[in-house]
Amino acid sequence: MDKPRSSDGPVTLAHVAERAGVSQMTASRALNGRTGVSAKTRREVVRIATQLGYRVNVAARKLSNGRSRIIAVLAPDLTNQFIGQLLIGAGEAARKVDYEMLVYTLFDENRRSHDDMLRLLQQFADGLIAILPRGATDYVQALYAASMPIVVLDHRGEVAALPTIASNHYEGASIAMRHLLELGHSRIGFLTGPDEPGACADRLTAYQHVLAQHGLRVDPQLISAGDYTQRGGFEAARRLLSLRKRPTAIFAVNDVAAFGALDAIKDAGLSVPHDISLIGFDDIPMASQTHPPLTTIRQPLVWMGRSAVNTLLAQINGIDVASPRVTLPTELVVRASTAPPQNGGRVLPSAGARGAKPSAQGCEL
Amino acid sequence: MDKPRSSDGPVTLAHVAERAGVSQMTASRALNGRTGVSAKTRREVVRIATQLGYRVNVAARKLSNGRSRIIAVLAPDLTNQFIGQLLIGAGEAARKVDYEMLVYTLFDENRRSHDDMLRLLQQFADGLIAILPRGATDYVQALYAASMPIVVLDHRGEVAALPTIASNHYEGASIAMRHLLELGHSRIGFLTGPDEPGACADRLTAYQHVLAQHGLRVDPQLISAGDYTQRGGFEAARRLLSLRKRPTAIFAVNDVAAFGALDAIKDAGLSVPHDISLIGFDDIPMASQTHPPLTTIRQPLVWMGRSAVNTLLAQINGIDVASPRVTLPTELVVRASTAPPQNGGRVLPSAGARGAKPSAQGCEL
DNA sequence: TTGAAAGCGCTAACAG
DNA sequence: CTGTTAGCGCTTTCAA
Repeated sequence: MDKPRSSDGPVTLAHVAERAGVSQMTASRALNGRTGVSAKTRREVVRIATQLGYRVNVAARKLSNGRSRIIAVLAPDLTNQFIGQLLIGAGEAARKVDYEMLVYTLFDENRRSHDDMLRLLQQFADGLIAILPRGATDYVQALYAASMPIVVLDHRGEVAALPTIASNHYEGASIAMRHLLELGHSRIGFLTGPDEPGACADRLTAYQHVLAQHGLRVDPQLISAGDYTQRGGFEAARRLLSLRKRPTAIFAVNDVAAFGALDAIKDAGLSVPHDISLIGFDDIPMASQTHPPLTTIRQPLVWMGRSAVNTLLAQINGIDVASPRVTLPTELVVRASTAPPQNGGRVLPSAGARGAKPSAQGCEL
Repeated sequence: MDKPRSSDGPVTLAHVAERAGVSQMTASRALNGRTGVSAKTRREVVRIATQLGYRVNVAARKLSNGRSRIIAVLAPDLTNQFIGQLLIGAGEAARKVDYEMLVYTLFDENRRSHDDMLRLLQQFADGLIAILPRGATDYVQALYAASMPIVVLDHRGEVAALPTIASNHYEGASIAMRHLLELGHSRIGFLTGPDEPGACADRLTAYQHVLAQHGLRVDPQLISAGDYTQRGGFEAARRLLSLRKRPTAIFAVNDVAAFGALDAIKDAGLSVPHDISLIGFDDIPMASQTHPPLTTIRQPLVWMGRSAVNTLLAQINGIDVASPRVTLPTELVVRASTAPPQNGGRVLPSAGARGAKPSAQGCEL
């Protein structure tokens, strides 16, 4: 009933040990689930610890042990839902095994040296999950040099030699294209992201391949350059809409660009999906909030976050990571922004959405 | 030229001291800018430390000293731009005084006790910035009970007795209303958030007051219930649009709801701002990305984050915080979603936007 | 101005 | 099964 810790600071292991009438070591062993303690002693120690509200001091343990049961996530940016979803998965997985997750944000402006930053993180975290920003080669260099367990969450391109979790952009984009083709579209526009190797390039390649595979011409006019932003998507879509023969469907490189496209299509007095079908990529939470809700390719972001933590923990615990690069599958999420084209168009054999689960739920959230 | 730390772990203070030919204490004093070291000795120690790439171990310092120069931010959610902006400001301010900022995310599901969590944070952070989630009274209780410096970033309601940074919702909403009135609107709809005391209620009150002050009737039909979400804003706006005499302007309780309203308006075949003016609240980054870009009330989110850190640092350094609650001003950001109503309407004396800076830039970003 | 000793809270390594 | 000793890297306190 009485508050355990009144005025004399946090309860330490010494307090617990004393109250339990055992040595600190025994108390430590008991509380950490180590062997070498009688069941009875262990029970008693745990009881006292609980009663006193004891909590191990992570700074002390890290200093003594090298372990804090904390993993750090290095995030380039905290203002987008994409990264938010990644963090949800990572946090969940960490908590499940009694680890804590802390997020450290990268800021561009007068940044301390990457190397310096990594050493700081190493001082209190047992391992690091790095969410890569676009094109940061020196940053990646620092990761290579760092002497702590690291897993890279790579939603853009490729990082060799470091354990990496990514999703299959080529496959995802292929699925999107097949979905549109099966609905009967043959004149499909593509809204690109920045022109650099990586996810965007993979998706564009898939767009071209699938078109070619179906004997359709790849019309350069139908590829409109954006930059992953809503405004970029808006402008790119507008260019597509002003074409003499405009597409009946648009595939946006990511959901945010698709939002811009949606704006542009509506502004042109057209309707989605009646006049134009629209499909995005990522399935961030907002994708289900637009009107009409966006059909999109889901990257398993939550799963990726979880997977990163599990791979990291394996590394921390000295288990050899079998595969240095885990590529997770994408999934078609059919909502209401895609439909057959107005004037029919040729229809492919199986008109159902391949492997589609028309649910708006998050990936095993 | 040669790498300073090759195989034998991080450089410690002992290494530096030895190389400099002084005691650890002298090295410590020199590096921490304490008095009691000759200028010459200090210079030498600093030189060696730099050369060796020494970096103080925060875990050790925290253990010894109680200080880590780390501040923790407790965030309810990392998937919204609102909180992202807050964090940008906080991170910037912390870095400026050589502190680091770490973010800890609150998850709803099977949460450890709040008390427990705060004690964890206290073990490595010197102070805490708590971004309040909606209606979490037990959480606030834990904050009261915590024995560490705390500042509350309260974007919703009121928390007495804890130093708090907030912005002025009533004032902001008043400015928004006056902007619409000055443009000539008199039939103005309001999209609410959840029905609870706090920010949303303040904004609604302002809506009603300003209307009354201008001799305009507050028509309950024009107040449409949403929930801060895009979908909620969509539905609420749709109800407004189906009114026999629909409003010429809509004031959404936040930007996200305004995005939904924009969807609804366009879907109804109407144009913003030609047929209907639309104004939001918050000025999250996406507000400038819609088409048309959203006129909105800017909460100084970055500034709020900065202010929270500074208040916290004052507390950490034992300086008495003068005011327990800092309320920061809001600002009208005129973009392209507001205009005079189509059929004129009565125009108020000064038709210019009050205190408006029609810039899309972030607040002193 | 400098240094030596002690200790922050914990655990590894070695006794008993 | 349990306890003792030593030490993680740093800073405080006290002495020179």
